[in-house]
Amino acid sequence: MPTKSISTIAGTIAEECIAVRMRILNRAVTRIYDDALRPLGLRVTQMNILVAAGKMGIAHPAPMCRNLRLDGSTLSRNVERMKSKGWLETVSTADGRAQPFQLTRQGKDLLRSAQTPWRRAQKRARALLGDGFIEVLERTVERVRRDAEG
Amino acid sequence: MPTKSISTIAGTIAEECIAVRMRILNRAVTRIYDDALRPLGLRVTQMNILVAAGKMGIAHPAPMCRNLRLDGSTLSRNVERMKSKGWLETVSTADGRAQPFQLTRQGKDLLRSAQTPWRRAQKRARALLGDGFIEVLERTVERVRRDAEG
DNA sequence: CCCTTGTATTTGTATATACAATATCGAGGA
DNA sequence: TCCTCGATATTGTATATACAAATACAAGGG
Repeated sequence: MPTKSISTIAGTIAEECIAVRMRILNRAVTRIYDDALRPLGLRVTQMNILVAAGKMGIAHPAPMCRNLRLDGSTLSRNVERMKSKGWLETVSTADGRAQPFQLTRQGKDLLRSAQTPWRRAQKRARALLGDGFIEVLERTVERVRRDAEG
Repeated sequence: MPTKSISTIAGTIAEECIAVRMRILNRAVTRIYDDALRPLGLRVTQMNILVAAGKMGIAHPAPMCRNLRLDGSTLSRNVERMKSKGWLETVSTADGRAQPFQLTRQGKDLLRSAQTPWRRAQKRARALLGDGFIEVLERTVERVRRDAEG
C-alpha cells in the first residue's frame, strides 16, 4: 500500500493548485466578453489585437507578443484571420523580415462599436470577480511584465 | 472628426480591460505548469481532469463541468484523448445517458508521478504572482463557484 | 563577397475551448 | 402504452493556443 492514496493526492492538488483556479476564472471571464461582443462577430482575443494595434498605430508582431506573453505563431494566425475579415492590413516596410500591420477603416469602425459592449462586459466581470480581485490583478500584471523584461 | 480618436479608445481599453489581464496571467501560468509536466507527456488541463476524477472515484462529466465552468463538449474531447492514452476508462452504469469514467492503473501512476513537477510549478507560479494574488484568487474562485449555484 | 549567426515570421501538428445541433435516454403524464 | 420534456453526452465547425521546424532576411566578420 502506497503512503498516500490517490484520493488524498487528488484532494491536495484540487485544493491548492493555482493553475486550476486561474483557468476557471479565465474561462468565466472570457465567456462574459465573448458573449457581449458576439453581436459584432468579434471575440475578446481579436478585440485585444485591435486594441494593441490601435494604440501602436503601426503594430509589430514581435514586441506585441512580448507584451502580451503570447506565442508568435498564435498571433500570426489570429492576424491572418483578421486580415481576411478586412479588419487589418499589412504595412510595407524596409526590413524584409518584419510584417507590421495596422487597422483598416473597417477595423477602426469595429473597435469604435466595440466600446459599448466592452463596457457592459467590464461591469459584469467586475461584479463577478469583486473589486479586490481587480485591484490585485492589475498590480500582478505589472509585476509579470517587469519579470518579462528582467 | 469623431469625438475620440482610435488611439484614445484603444488606450482606454488597453489600460482598463480585465479580460486582457486575466488572459495574460492565464497564459503565463499555464506555461509554467505545462513546462513542468512536459517530461510526463501531460498537460495541466489533463492533470486537472485526472485530479477531479481521482477525487471523485467515479467521475460524472456533467457535475465536473459545472464545477470547473467547462463546456461539456470540451470535457468530452479531453476525456476521449485521455482514454486513448490509457489513462481513463469508462465505467458501466444503469443510466444509459451517463458516461461516467475513472482512472486506470496507468492513470493513477501518472497522477502519482505528477506530484513532484506539480509542486515545482506551484513554487514558480507563487513566485511569479505573489502571495497576495494567490490569496485573493482562492477567495474569488469560491465566490464564482457560489455564483454558479445561485 | 560569402558565411555564420541572430531575429522575425510562418507552417506543421496537436491540444483546448466553445456554440450550435444532434442523439440518447429516463421520467412523468395522459 | 405512448408521448413529450428535460437532462446527458457527442458531433460539426471554428477559433485560440503553443512547440518544433522551416523560412526569410539583416548584420557583421573574415
